[in-house]
Amino acid sequence: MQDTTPQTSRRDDTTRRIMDTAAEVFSEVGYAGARVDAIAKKANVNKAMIYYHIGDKKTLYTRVLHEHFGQAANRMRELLKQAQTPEEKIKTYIHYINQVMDENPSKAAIMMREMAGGGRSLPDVVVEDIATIIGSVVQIIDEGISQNRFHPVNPMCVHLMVIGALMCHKASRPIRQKLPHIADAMDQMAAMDHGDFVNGIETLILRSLTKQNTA
Amino acid sequence: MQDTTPQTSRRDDTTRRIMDTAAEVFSEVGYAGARVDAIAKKANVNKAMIYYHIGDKKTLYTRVLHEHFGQAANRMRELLKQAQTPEEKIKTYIHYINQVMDENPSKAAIMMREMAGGGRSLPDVVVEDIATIIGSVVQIIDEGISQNRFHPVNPMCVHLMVIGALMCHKASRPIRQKLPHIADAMDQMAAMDHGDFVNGIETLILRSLTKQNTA
Amino acid sequence: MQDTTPQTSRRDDTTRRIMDTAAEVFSEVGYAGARVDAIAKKANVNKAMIYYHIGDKKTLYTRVLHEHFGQAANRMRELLKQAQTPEEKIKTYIHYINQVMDENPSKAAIMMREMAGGGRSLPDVVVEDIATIIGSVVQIIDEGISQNRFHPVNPMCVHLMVIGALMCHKASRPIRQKLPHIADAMDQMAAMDHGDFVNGIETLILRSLTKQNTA
Amino acid sequence: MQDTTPQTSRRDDTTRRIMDTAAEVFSEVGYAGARVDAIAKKANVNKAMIYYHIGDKKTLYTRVLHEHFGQAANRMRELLKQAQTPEEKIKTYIHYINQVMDENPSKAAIMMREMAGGGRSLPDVVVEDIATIIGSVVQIIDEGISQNRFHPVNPMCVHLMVIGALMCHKASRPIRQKLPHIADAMDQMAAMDHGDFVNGIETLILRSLTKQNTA
DNA sequence: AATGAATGAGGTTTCATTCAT
DNA sequence: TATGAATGAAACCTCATTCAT
Repeated sequence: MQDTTPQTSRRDDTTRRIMDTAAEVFSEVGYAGARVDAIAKKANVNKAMIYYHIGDKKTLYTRVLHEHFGQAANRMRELLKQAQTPEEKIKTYIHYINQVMDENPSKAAIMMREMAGGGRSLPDVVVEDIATIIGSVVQIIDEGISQNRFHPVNPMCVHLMVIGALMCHKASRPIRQKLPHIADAMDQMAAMDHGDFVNGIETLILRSLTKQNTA
Repeated sequence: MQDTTPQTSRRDDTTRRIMDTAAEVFSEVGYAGARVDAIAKKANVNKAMIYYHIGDKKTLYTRVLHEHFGQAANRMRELLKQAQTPEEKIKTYIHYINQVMDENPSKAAIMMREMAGGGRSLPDVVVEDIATIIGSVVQIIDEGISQNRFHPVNPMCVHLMVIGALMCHKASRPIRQKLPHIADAMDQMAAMDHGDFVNGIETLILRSLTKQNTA
Repeated sequence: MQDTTPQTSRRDDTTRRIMDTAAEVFSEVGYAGARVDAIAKKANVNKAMIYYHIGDKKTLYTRVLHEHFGQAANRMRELLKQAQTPEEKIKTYIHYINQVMDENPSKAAIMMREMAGGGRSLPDVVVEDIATIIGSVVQIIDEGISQNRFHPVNPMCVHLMVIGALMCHKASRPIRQKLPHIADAMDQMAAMDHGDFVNGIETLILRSLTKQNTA
Repeated sequence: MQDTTPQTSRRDDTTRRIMDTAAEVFSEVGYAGARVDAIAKKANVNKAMIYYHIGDKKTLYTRVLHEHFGQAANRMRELLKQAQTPEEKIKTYIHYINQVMDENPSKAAIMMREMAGGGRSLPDVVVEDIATIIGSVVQIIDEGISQNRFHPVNPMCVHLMVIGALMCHKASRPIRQKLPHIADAMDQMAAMDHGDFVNGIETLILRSLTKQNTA
């Protein structure tokens, strides 16, 4: 009688290692820059196994993207339900985006590359995920406007400011560390790296949105 | 009597075609995705000419980056001198960034890729250019704060919001066109593409910065 | 029950074919003249296999040289132990050098090329091998001199005369066949090709070394 | 009226620089390793001029070889006439070969490469030159034998010993300098580099040839 | 006679993918 | 499932040669 307890099978384990490593590598050097050889070696997996378990490079990339962005969208919708006011929802939105990028920096990098490439290689399923997220933002802001709490604004501006700032911030850490010149003139930056950046964004966004500055 | 009109020499002409095409291609598919063959063919230039006039692929990339970011930084510093108040300077800054990206969309894409890669392959000379730009922002905001016209804020937040939003907006046009779902629900977006986005950003940024909401 | 006979693995087989063919080709046309394509085709091996199993062209060359000269040096030291008098040792030395070159004419050619290039591309490990051989000669002659059997001579002269003559003889066969003019006037040369040349060298060298011409 | 004094014309000067540089480069890296670009640059001559004045790479190589070996053969025949006894002629022969190689080390290197390649690319005219030289040696030794002053020996052995030793010695200087191990154990080598080597060869060759060791 | 740019073939190396075991 | 070897199509780069001026 076979042991069928839900301990991860070897297959699952191998697949997981491949997916995780692939995410890492793709985020570091992009799709074109990634080498299947490198992913296999870094994942401690025989290269042929990638083809056996998952498929070719393109498929691997798609699966990585889908896995990453698939949940994020839904998870956010649920979180937003627990918030009451539009202001709270905006906060939830900003912090969730931030948290996702913090937990898995690959996402920021991959997303930036995809945008840089105009989304040419984004599978449709991922486009849907993004649409879901943007839809949520539109909803929040519409709500705020109709409640007369928000200025009328273009939700896309808000979304791209948040997404853009957070993505750039995560992704540009290595660059910023190359800039001691400015770091000196800007002591805030020292404290900023560990979470204060989000709060800065939150403050700025809310101030730009809300009608009365009661915060 | 020799004709000494400043007609571009054959060398200059070829080099220019190479550089321009390279910028285009790199921005479309990134460094790793770019093919020297493709650049040569698109530039109507024999492949060997790239090596003859410029050097290997890496050098070509570096030269493209340097050419692009080198001037932008200086040009902006000059423009800022012509503005008086911190508010005006912020506007100048936002619109100049926007203009640069509009005139040459490659820049947005290349920059995003570089950030996604953590600037690993940014030549130092370009890092300097970026530092110059950030330095300008820091100066503007410091000025605004000390004149008691701006809330105390982290300049990096402002910079990354502006840069991030504009970059993402330019770069993501193809993606957005893939999203008819939302486009329907969000008619603002239609009008937005032609210049209104920048104004949206300008409004939001200024509102988040300035102390009295007299706008 | 597994078959564990020492049958050469596929890897070993491929590697061997590559090494042997490379030795041949390098000796025929030199390092610069050799084409990786040609080696691969002649070895009946996919070109990429050379890079997979061995490395780049330079590495291949180094490995070929090392393999060839590595053993020769050690083998000779052992042979010399079995000889008693200095005279016998000189004979052993000459005949071993001759035999090595006969068994594998590539060695003569490669060595000549390397010397022609001043050993610029000789890996250190091979330089060591050569040093070992020269060291042996020095030892033999020192012994002969101290036993008052040899004239005091510069061992390097002896070594280069032997090596030079044998190398040139092996390598120049094709040239000599282009010289029917002389071949006529020199009927000895006809008989010489098959082994008599070494004996000629042996006689001359011994006569020039030994004090009493009892031979 | 034009000045037709035999001052070297510009054409001759350019051609000369090309030929000399080519000889140098070919001897250093061989035919296949030589780059027309490199020769042109080193000769301070526009690359196209090589094709204009001389022809393609192969032709350049042939002309270099021919120039070098053409005279040597004839010059030696004349020198030999001035010597009386076979012993003196052998000395003349050895020292002339040595002198030629000393004055122009390229010759040694080129010759070794050619031999290594089996003379495949030796133009016939050069083969003739070599034949002439060998012919001279044959004559000397025949004379010595018939006068009962020399042992009967194979002239080719003698020739290859002399040529081989001298060529190797000239060409291998760089290698030998890489061998401090032996240099220590062999202090003779220090003094040897400046001319003593030839004398060593001369002594050894004569001792191996002459019947009574009265020298 | 001289120059710098251009050309195209071919050289070395890499890489996604597949096969045999 | 897993492995190491194999494959072939490019990719990057070089070089002998020629052309326009």
